[in-house]
Amino acid sequence: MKISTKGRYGLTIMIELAKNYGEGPTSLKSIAQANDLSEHYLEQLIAPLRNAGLVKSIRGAYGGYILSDVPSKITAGDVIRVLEGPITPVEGIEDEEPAKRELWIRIRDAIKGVLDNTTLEDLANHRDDEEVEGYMFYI
Amino acid sequence: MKISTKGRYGLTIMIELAKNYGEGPTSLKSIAQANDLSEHYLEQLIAPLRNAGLVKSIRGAYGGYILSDVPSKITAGDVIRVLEGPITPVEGIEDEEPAKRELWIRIRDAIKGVLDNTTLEDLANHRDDEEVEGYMFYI
DNA sequence: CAAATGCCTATCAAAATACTATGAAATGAA
DNA sequence: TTCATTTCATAGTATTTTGATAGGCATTTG
Repeated sequence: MKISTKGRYGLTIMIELAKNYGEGPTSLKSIAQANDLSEHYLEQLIAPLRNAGLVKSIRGAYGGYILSDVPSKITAGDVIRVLEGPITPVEGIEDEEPAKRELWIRIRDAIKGVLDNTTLEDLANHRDDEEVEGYMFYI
Repeated sequence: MKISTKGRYGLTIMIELAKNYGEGPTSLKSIAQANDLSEHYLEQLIAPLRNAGLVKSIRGAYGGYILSDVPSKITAGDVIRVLEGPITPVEGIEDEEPAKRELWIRIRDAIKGVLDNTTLEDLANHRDDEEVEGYMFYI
């Protein structure tokens, strides 16, 4: 029931690229340093994002990565699906007994509703005073 | 981003107990056979459910397990929390940068909304013709 | 050419997952 | 009382996933 560091760090990368959108390429090194992450590990995460066409790379000195599209056109769901696989609380929903299948579908759709309606623009322009309240409790 | 067999089989057990509620104890053996699961494995899953007070056990021949409360008072969230831990898409939401923190909170609350509003009664009495439509697509 | 950067492959330790194995303890029925 | 049934407890284990680390080649800029 968890999103691993793949999805989390992948989102971190994409949010940084969104912040720098229109200002030329951003190197993984700078993202790794700014977020205290392993550059080598981020390389492994951005490879699938590049293969999926979400980012473009520019090789060589002063190279780096840029988003393939405007931040408002790329969603958190796009990123998570590439790095974590299909959004679903269980493998093979179809094989489940109907009562449970319906439960998994409801959960899946709830998660999809959030991820597919949150864009990189939303995340990059987040205003910290718009915080959700009471997030600490009733886990 | 997945619920493991712990949570899934745990729910299976609890739904079976809900179906038999009021009719004496149900053995794990019968649940394991009916669902083609390892009885030994189910034993390991029901131990935390017993410790959490969700089920009561009756030892010895013709023993088994019964729900500690009526099926309408136990939710899927109760079961999942015991077997999978707190409902949250990431560990340590508080430590995340605000934009991502808010995303995780929205996902968490969406999942909680489903799990805490689905009771064992709902699951045990599920009518298969009330199925959600279009669940196959747009994963 | 040198430095910076992306690209590629391999390796690996730790944790989680999904069981399996063994046997003791309790209980009801014969 | 004896036996089958069932829970209870602990340990072991194979496989996969996670979260990296290492080394080096390829490309581009200054």
